[in-house]
Amino acid sequence: MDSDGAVFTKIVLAIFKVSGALNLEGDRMSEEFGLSSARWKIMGAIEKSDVLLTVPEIGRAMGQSRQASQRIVDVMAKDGLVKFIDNPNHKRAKHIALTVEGKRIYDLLDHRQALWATEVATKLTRDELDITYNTIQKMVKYFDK
Amino acid sequence: MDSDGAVFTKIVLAIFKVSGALNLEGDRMSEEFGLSSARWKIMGAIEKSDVLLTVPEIGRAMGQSRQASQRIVDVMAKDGLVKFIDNPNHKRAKHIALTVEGKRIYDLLDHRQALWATEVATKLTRDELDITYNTIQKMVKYFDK
DNA sequence: TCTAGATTGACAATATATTGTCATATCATA
DNA sequence: TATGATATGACAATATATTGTCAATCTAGA
Repeated sequence: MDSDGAVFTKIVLAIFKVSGALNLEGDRMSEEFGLSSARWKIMGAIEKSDVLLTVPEIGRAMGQSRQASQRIVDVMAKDGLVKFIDNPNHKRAKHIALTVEGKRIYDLLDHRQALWATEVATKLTRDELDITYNTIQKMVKYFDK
Repeated sequence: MDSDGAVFTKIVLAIFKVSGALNLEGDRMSEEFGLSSARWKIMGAIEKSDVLLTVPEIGRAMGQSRQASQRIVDVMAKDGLVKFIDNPNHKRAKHIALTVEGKRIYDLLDHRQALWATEVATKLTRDELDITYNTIQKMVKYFDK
C-alpha cells in the first residue's frame, strides 16, 4: 500500500495530466467562437465575480500572474470581447467588463459547459465530487502563499 | 446546494489553479539543480517506467505532445542530464535514459519531493487522498481519447 | 512481398505563461 | 502631511506547450 505521501505524489502527477487534457477540451469547445481555454477562463473570472475586477485582480482570481492576464485581456479588448471601464478608485487600473458580444458568446459557452459538466459528473458519485473539490481547494489554499 | 455538474465545474477551475501552483513549487524545488518542473517531470516519466521509453512514449506517459517532450529532452541531452540509446526496434526513435549525473540529481530531488509530499499529505485524511486520486484518475482516463 | 496507413524526428508558427524591470499611482504610517 | 512600501501598466526576455508539415521509418493487411 502506498504511503500518504506517495498517494499525494500520484495526485500531483494526475493533476498535471488532467490539467492539460482539460485545457484541450476547453480549446475545442470554445474554438468555433474564436476563443481558447485561456480566454474563456478570463471571461469566467469576470462573470463569476460579484464586483468589477481589474487585470491584476483577474490574475489573482485565476492564480496566475497579472502579466499573463493583461496579455489576454488586451487581445480580447482588440477583438471586442471585453472593454475597459474607468475605475474611480485608481487612475491606471481600469475595470474590465464583457462587451455585449462577449457576454453573448460567454453565455452560449457557459450553457454548453454546464451540459458537458453534467454529463461528465454522471461518471462520479456525489461523495467523489464533494471530497475531490474539498481536497483540491485545500491544496489551492495551502500553496496560495 | 450546487448541482453535480456545478461541483464538477468548480473542480475543473480548482485544477487549473492548483496545477499552476504546483508547477511553481516544482520550479522552486528543482531550481538549484538547474532544473524546472517540466524537466523534472520528464525525468520522472523515464525513471518511473519499467522499460526504456522513446520521446513520443514519454510524451504519451505525461499526457503531452511528443514535440513538447522532444524539445525538453533535446535541451536536457545538451545539458548532460539524459542520453540517447540505440533502439534495436526502431532506427529513428531512440530510447532515452538518465545519465549518471542526471540520475544523481533526480535521486536527490526525488528524496526531497517525498519529504515534501509527506508534509503536505498530513493536511489531508487517507480517505481524501484515496478518493481524490481515484476521481482524478477517472477524469484522466475519461479525457484520454 | 507490397503497399497503404501510422509513427517518428526535425523544423516552424503560434499561444500561454513566469520573471524581471521601470515609471507611475496608490496606500499605510510615522 | 510626508515618505517608504506596495501595486499597476507597459515592455521585454524566456520557458512551456499545441498544432501543422514533411520526409523517413515502421506496421499490418492484402
